[in-house]
Amino acid sequence: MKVLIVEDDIDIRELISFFMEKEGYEVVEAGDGMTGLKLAKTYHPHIIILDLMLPHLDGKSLAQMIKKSEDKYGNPKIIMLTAKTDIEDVLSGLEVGADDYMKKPFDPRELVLRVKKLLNRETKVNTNKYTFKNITIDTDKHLILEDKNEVPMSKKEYDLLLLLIKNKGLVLTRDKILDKVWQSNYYTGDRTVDMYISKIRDKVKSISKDIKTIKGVGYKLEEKIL
Amino acid sequence: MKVLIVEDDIDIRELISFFMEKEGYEVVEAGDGMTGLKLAKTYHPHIIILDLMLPHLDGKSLAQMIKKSEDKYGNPKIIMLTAKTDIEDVLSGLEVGADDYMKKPFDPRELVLRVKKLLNRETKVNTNKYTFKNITIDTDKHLILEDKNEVPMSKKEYDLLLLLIKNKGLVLTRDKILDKVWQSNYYTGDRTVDMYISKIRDKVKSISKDIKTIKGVGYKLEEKIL
DNA sequence: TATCAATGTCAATCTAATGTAAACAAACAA
DNA sequence: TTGTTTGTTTACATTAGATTGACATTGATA
Repeated sequence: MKVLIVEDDIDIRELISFFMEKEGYEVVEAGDGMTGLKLAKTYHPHIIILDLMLPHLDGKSLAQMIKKSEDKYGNPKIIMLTAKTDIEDVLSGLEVGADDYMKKPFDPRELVLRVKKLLNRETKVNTNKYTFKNITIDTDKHLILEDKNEVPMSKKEYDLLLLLIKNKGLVLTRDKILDKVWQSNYYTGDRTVDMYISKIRDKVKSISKDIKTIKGVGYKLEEKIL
Repeated sequence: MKVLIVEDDIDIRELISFFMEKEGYEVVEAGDGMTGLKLAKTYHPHIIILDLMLPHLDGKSLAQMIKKSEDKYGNPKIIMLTAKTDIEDVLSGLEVGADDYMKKPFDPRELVLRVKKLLNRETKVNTNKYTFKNITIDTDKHLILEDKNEVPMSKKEYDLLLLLIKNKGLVLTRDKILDKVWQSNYYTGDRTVDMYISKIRDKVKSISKDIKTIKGVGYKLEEKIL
């Protein structure tokens, strides 16, 4: 997602930029209205954070122009910033087509939330992922990926691999594995764990050699320190 | 358009009410959280103006409840009001699902504008459609379309399919499904969910193979990663 | 290198989770 | 009321996958 910041105060611009980039947005900045307009035309941002008072071309006119012929600018959302306490400015700003506005001084976290809301992205970034080398486990999707390919796994296989990756670098005794993947103190023949390790090595070839057997103890997923 | 005002300060309530009625909105008022909740259920307002600090049931919890089971309350938009200067409250309010908020003291004309903006956005853009492949669910019309053909569904079937599509790509455990589609902690035989999955697969043939069973875990609507 | 316990793995067996028809119950409409 | 739709449970079939025994292989140790 692309954000254009049009703001003449360089400190505020950088502050906003910092917070937006932290959220993973791609940021472009402009210090005055004319530059802002040009960038809006060429860059087609998803959202414009726009100061009301600007050199050369004020924010209100800019918003008006952009909202009037949206296609030219790729239909960006606009959040207006204003230092003015005068409510009339705010009102006319919203009427002109700004989608939201904030009064200075503002909390950048709040700005981030409002941006998210406008782009109607989920506020909670949910994808709990665990990785080891080229293997990724996405627990929300219940997917195991080797590079970009899904590796189908049964529940126990999945649980065991997840356990290994969550504890990469650490030795896991069979007892511990049984405790976590199977029910605690559930007894199953002592070849079961080995069996599953074998299956996993077979299915996820690229890390089969990283699953080390520690004879007499258990298994571990070896983290190579390069 | 119907507005519900939940605010314990009678002066503020009347102030808002006055401005809203002047704009032609139909207004209902509540002086505390519990009353607000009841009115939301029976009155199905288009928008709720909600004070954060309320007797009996605080605004944040109220917003959470309403946003969690939207159908019950007719999907109202929520504008939060807060006298608190504490930014954390505001942030968590927005995260909980409020669509906008305003700090007290506020200019009622600004509130009117924000209300208009929220309601316009809803009517203009069809945010109430969910799609997966050739399936579209229009929550406004309560319709499920397979290509251009309506697929008749019972309420539970509809809710379950909607849940799947809203969470396409993600695994849903039976527990989670029961929690969302049935009431939380309502107990029903543990084959009920399976039964409905079966019914949906039967009714909506074109995606029956996309509804994946994850043995020992739950179900998911598989997004193909091409 | 010979020994033997520990581990690897195949394949047969068994189990538990799921699919689904059909019975049953409850809600709803006529 | 009666008939119809929707929701829930039961029962049984089916199948994925969990388990286990048998045997092969490995590697540490004497």
